[in-house]
Amino acid sequence: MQTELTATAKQLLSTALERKGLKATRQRAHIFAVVKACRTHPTASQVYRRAKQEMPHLSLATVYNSLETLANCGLVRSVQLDRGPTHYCPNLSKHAHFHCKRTGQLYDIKLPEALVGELKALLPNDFQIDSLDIAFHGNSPSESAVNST
Amino acid sequence: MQTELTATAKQLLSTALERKGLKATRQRAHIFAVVKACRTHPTASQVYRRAKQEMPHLSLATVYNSLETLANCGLVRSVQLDRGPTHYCPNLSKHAHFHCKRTGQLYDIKLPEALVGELKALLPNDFQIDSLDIAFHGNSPSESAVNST
DNA sequence: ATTGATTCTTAGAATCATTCTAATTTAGCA
DNA sequence: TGCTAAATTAGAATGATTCTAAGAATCAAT
Repeated sequence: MQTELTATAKQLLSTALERKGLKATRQRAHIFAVVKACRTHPTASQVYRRAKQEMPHLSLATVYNSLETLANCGLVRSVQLDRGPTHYCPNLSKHAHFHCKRTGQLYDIKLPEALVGELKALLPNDFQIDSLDIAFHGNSPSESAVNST
Repeated sequence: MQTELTATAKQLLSTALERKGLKATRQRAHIFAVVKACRTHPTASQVYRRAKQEMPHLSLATVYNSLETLANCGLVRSVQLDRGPTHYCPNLSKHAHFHCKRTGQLYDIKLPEALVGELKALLPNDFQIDSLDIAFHGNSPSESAVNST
């Protein structure tokens, strides 16, 4: 299965990279496409395995570099669960994560702007905030419970 | 400087450990004392360096084991900043963290119960929540500031 | 106290994610 | 075409953590 970026995604990628004086290389575009195609919050190794199928000479270092670059440009988000590899997330809207201890699965939880505001208001106002990470840990309902809805 | 636990802290430690069938060993007590005496959210290595001064045979593995044990018993909290070593926090009250990118310093940010409630309400109600981690990233004002609890 | 069972601690080796290094390769431009 | 800077590559190095196997401490019952 070919992993392709839509025209708008390509546009987004170039603009975001060029804004920082960086180039939209083949590798970066492909890695971006792979992350966007995943709904599973893949780690760098998972992206590597997947991306390598269509780009056999791709190196793991490039995947690390590119993911960091994409994250710095706001094109993907990096998610750190306590210990263990960093996961990457193509969802750019404000959201929290729920981490299921049992399955390891990560869920995106939509985060209302108002609530983000309330949280930011907790800080002294001379603190400059760049980003906010919110992660719940617990257990999501078992399959049967989910399917019975 | 001797690192000592107060009688109540000792009590807390024993009770919390025994509840899980674990023992309040010398090492665990000492490591607990060291973390409690630090306001700097120390990493395992930092705890090790400090604890070793009064307990020269202490091993790094024991520090890792004990910190994990203490965290599992709810006696300390582990804090994961994106990449890098885990930090440990003796503050047991509900709080978020602010991580200053410039200095690396971690601030505790008191978290009102109501706000925690609002956040938990974002999840489907069949999700069982064990813990909630909130971390701000940004820059704190240049002059040194003090933790708010 | 001695025995045995269990839990803890220890030092060092092993692991795993990530970063670094130095050598190409590539792309854009004079 | 040739120059320069940026990007990629493979593999080595790093650093935090976990594992392993052996030795010590603890504790209950003799």
